[in-house]
Amino acid sequence: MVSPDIARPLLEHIARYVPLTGEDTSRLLAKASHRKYLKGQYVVQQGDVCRFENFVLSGCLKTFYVDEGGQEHIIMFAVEDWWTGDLGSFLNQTPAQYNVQCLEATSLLQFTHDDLEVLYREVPTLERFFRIIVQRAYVALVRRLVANLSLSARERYMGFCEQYPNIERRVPQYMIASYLGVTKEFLSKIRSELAKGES
Amino acid sequence: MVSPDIARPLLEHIARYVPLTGEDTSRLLAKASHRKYLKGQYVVQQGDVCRFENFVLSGCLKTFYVDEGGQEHIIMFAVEDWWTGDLGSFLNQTPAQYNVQCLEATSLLQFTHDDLEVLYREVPTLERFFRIIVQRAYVALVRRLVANLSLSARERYMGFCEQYPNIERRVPQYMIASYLGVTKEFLSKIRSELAKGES
DNA sequence: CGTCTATTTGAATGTACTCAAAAGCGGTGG
DNA sequence: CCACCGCTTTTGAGTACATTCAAATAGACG
Repeated sequence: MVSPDIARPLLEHIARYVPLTGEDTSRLLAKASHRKYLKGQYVVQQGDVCRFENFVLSGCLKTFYVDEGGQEHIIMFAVEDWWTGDLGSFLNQTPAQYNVQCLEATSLLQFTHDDLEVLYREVPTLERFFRIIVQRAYVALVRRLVANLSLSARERYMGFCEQYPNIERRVPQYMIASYLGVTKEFLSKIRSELAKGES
Repeated sequence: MVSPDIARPLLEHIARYVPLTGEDTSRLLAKASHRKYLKGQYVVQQGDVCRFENFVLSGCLKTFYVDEGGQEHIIMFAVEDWWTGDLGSFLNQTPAQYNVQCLEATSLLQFTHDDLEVLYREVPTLERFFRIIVQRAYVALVRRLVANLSLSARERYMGFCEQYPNIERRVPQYMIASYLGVTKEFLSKIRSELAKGES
């Protein structure tokens, strides 16, 4: 149970896609819980079950995968108004493949799997909302996949800076490199070349 | 309007995720239309609006993007029991970024955007179904993205063969190369090395 | 059998990676 | 205020994975 005041960003976010009645809203807030994390804390750990669907009120997180060689691959960042978690783990309540960690002090609204199922029954509009959200996320992910297949590292970096100028300033460069799928050294070289070319 | 007989694969597919009443089923079939395509025909063309969500009854299709250099990048294949189209274009009814083309004679069930919206209102269970389907597609896509970020071309190819043995046999090798994000020449070399190693 | 398309092979090239070391930067304590 | 520490970024040399281009070979279909 969370107050409408605290949950305002979530309510505004939802309102951009579907209309919620007052009744719907109170059912939603009844199932939400609010939790704060410190910088560095894990919201999901590889191997654990992802217990929550998380809406970001404030802060910044990364979702990443650690491969056999111990190398970290950043799958996505999440900032204000984004949802995060390990969706595969959450849906099937199976061990997570990915980690979600806070890059800043972070404030989340959390929904458990069971509560969300109940909400879907009580408030079909919310099921509609999540259908729309996931569809949009899917479309964005395809676009990213295509970028990885058809663009050079340099072009991908330029695209990233245009698309997420806010994230670019909040996150260390070596993480952006990991997100783009290149080494930190190589991204550094790309940047120095771009700087030269622009001057 | 399509007969339950023809739509049986779709009905069985849906039944794996949600229960549909007889009433629901007839509303669904009332909005479906059945269309056959020849090998080589386009279901969606880059620049056109994607008018349908397509369920594959039989056949095989590829979704691909043509970049500025004229190079083709295969985003996905679709075979029996898969959905295909350009989702971004379909949702917003905006020009498609991608092409969908038949690699074999193909039989589809099609739903227009407007009809699907009506269906969502009439049959909330179908909205639920599509939420689940898209979530699963999203999870699969993340897995593919991680594979592209963390595996070598060789490992990606081996993974592909395990995961889609059926597709591997139906599709020319140079398209698989494009799907994996490597050149056809390099995939050929990978294959010859694998053949050597196994003998 | 001939033609068209798909696959293989090889040499030269390039993009991005590894490893190692140096330089920059922010905070903390003396 | 400066010195030091840890963490991030930069730079460079050598290397590897994958590409390009060109040509040869293999398969499919009429």
